[in-house]
Amino acid sequence: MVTKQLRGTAEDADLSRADSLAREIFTDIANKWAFLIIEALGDGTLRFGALRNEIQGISHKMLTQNLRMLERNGLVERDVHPTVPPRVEYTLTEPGRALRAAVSGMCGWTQRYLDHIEAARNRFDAV
Amino acid sequence: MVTKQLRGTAEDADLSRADSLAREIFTDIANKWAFLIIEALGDGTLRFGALRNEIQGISHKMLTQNLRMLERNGLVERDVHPTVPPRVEYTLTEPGRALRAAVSGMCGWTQRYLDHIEAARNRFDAV
DNA sequence: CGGTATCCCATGCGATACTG
DNA sequence: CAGTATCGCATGGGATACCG
Repeated sequence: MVTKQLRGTAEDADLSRADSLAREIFTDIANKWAFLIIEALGDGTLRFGALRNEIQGISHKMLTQNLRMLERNGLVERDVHPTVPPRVEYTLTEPGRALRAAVSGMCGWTQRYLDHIEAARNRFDAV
Repeated sequence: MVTKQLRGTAEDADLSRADSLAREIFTDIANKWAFLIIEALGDGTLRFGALRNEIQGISHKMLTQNLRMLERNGLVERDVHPTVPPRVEYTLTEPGRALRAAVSGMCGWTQRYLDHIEAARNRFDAV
């Protein structure tokens, strides 16, 4: 369970080590930009600039920041070709591709329920 | 595609209406607390306080805020029993349960790759 | 019990500018 | 081309207190 701690003793109110790590990973990865990057990379390899074009609206800063984070967690591989100008390519690793299944699920879900959600919003906001 | 806009004309640099709505939904839902709430609700029904207990570390404020957001998007149903003290129950709707599949996938993924990720982090941070 | 409001610090994120 | 650094506003999010 990610939602609650595994209590050891009654006074152990903290998360277990595994759970606190899981929570950290969730905090890192459960964010809009990370998902969009994973979805954009897909099975292929993209350069920094290509990613920036692919993901409409992402800023230079957010892209580097999230790529660094994904690299740190071992979800993307970063290949630097030491040429001038530099050429840096990003690819999903095996864990990254595994997560991509869930991310694609979310994307598909969004498409499927788009109208449904819009209707729910209108109903809610009407009050 | 959620990652890029569907260009109509050359000068249409904005997202299409459907894509901008999809992006909005992503922004709402791709967040740690929303996922933890969805996972905690599961197939059942939980009261506000029970949810708070289930999701270790969530504050009163974040719980209400995210529940309101999920209700607005039609992912959770909110049943108010007008008694004293009040009794408010939350349940996933059909779209909510559909999204839960992807969320559970993410949770499973986290468990499966926990060690792998920790190792990747240590390697990255060692530099 | 559950919701709302307020205060205040931490973080997200865009804009801009500089480097190799 | 890609990365880093800095600034500054906007939002996230905890703590506390008060209302039905």
